[in-house]
Amino acid sequence: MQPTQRLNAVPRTHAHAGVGGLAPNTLAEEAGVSNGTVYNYFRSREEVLEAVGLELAVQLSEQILTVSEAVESGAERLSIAVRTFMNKARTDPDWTRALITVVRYAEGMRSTLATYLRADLQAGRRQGDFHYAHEEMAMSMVISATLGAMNLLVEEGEVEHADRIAAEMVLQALGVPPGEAKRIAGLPLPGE
Amino acid sequence: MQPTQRLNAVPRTHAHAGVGGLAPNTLAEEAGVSNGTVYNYFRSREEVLEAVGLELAVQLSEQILTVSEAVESGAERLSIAVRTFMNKARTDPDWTRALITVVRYAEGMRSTLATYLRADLQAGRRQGDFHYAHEEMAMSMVISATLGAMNLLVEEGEVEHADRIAAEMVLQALGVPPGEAKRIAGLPLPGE
Amino acid sequence: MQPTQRLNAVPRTHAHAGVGGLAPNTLAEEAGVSNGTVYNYFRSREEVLEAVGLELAVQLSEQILTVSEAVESGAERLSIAVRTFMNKARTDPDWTRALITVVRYAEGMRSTLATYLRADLQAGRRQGDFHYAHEEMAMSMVISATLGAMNLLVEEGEVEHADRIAAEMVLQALGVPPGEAKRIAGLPLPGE
Amino acid sequence: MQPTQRLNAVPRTHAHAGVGGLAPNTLAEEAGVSNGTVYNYFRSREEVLEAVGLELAVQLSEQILTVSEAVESGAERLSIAVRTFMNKARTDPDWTRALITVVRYAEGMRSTLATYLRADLQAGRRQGDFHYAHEEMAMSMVISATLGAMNLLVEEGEVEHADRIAAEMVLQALGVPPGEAKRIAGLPLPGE
DNA sequence: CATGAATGAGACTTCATTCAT
DNA sequence: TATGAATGAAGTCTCATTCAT
Repeated sequence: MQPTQRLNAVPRTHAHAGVGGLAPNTLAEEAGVSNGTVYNYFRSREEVLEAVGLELAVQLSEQILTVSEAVESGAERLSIAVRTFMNKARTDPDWTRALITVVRYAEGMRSTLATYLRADLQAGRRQGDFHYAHEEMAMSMVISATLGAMNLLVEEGEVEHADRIAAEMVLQALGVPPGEAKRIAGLPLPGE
Repeated sequence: MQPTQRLNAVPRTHAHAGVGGLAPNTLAEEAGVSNGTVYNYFRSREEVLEAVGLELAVQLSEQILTVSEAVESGAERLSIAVRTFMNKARTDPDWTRALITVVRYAEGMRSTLATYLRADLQAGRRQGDFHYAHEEMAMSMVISATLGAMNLLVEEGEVEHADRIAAEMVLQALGVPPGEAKRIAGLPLPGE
Repeated sequence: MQPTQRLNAVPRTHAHAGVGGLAPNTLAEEAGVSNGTVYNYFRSREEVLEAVGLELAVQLSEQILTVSEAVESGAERLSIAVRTFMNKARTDPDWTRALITVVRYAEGMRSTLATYLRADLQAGRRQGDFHYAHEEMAMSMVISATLGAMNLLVEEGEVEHADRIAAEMVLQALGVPPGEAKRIAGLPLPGE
Repeated sequence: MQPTQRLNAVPRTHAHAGVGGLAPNTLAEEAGVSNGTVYNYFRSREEVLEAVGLELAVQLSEQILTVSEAVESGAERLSIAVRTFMNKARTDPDWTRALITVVRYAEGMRSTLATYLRADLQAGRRQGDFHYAHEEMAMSMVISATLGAMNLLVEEGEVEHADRIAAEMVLQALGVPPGEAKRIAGLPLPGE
């Protein structure tokens, strides 16, 4: 087993799991190793979830960073991030279900996401686009709204332009005026 | 045991629950009945959660309806609802944790909430306050953003005027212009 | 399951087991109940062992107390106790193996045995029969020597008058002069 | 680690026959080799324990033999042995815990100890100091009483002159009259 | 109907042993 | 030969569910 590499494999079992989808046994099976092997790399279930969560977060974050590398505007960067997550939800429901499940348990994942997010929020505020009263509440709202929208997509099926709609609402929530929010959310994704 | 009535008792044990915190055993104890009795009324844990969820939703919804009875504006009604939930999170963290846990499993709960919510969203749109591109996405975003904010309050501690901040962001997300959103979110709660 | 009653059942599996013979699973099977049932009565493996140990100790202690009820002499009482344990080893090897295994883990068992024992040691000393320099060491020696002798009996097979031989050595170890030790160890067991 | 014999087909998984601190992994680490290497020399955990036990026995036996080389009296030799073991328990608790654990599993160890011991017992008997009715029982009692005393020392803490007290009791158990036992147990250890 | 002891599947974890390198 | 990652059986424990009373 090359742990980091193999654990990238998304826990597909979770697709139909309530509680057990993140059982070490299940995760081991996903990774194609036997149950005991997991404990050569992690000391407990919690550590495993943490690692899986981080991995999921890093995967997408890197993708987003690549895409928004040249973008200066915090609002645009945030829009790109939200839309990228939404598109991932459309194209990879299994990955998304794993993300949604794991995010509840993986503190490290949340802080990783928060780090990226905070930078964009602060940039957007400096640039006069965002006007929020409380940064933590703003971050919480961005994260939970996006995850909620991803969940909707995954559970209820396709919505046209779901990525733009979600980005627009998030931008508006942060104080971007409706017209401007629509414009930013409608920009072509770099590299598309 | 009169199931609906007795299950009003909030599952306090859930306070320290990871995955299984809403065990039938626990719920039975909360309700003051023995574990086996639960299965005279519900066929499975899932049904119990469903009932608990409904109960929680109805409890708060009734409270909100009472408060916003005389309010015509959909935007104001929604603001009242969001703020009432937020204030509940501040004053009853145990209840809130139960809500957050249960909402994941209780489909019926989500539809109950959605019914109330949809009415307000549609009213707000008719009245020219809300401008959303997709009703389901709008509902999902209101619910998940509010729950996310409640969770922040419960897990990370007090935030001043958390209720207004949350309501303001939700209103903005739905297309209410920033100034107007601030005004509505800042209205005194009826009955206060 | 009537726990106390059923757990009297000696873990026969232990016959060929290391630690595994005292696995809750095994003990449950011995008691004729399913594994989960054990945890309705005990909170952990340790508590189970403690209970089994106590049970074993109490079983034999009561028998010994009945036999030596009318005996005033501490030396005679101790002799009776040692011989009763030895005879138990001869007639019930399974019980004895369980005892020997459990005594290693069950603190409560050791203190129960120690309580009975200490009374006899102190009586014997008051009566001028025992002369030991350190009570804890004396108790340790009585217990370990007796268990060692029981183990010999169980693993290596019968020894004629093993009970008297063991009692004699123990009495001598405690300072009873050889002739007197032989006499006391040779007294007929009350009730025989 | 010295090669003994080659590996053959072996029955699998006695997992959790576990013995704290004497896991092959631990022993390998102690020996400064990797876990797999152990199995180039021993076929099973049991064989390893056997070897470790022998080693421990030989270590101390040689020390004792050196000390009591010039001593003719079996009783004195036995006293020296018991006291040397007791002093080892005081000065090296880790070694002692290992000994106590291993002695349960290592048949070869017990026979090695028994060989040395038997010689002293028989000498003491020939010399008119020991009077025991059954040699195996006598050996069992000497070994288990000494180990019990060592265990007491290790687990419950220091006892003054524990070595002499233990030796005295053991000698008395073997029929040495109290006064004489005290004298022998109190002799200065050769080389001290 | 209510009870609560019993059930047993399955979660988490350990560790003796194997085997490809 | 040495290595150490991988293995998987078995151990400890939880909890949703059943059932005799």
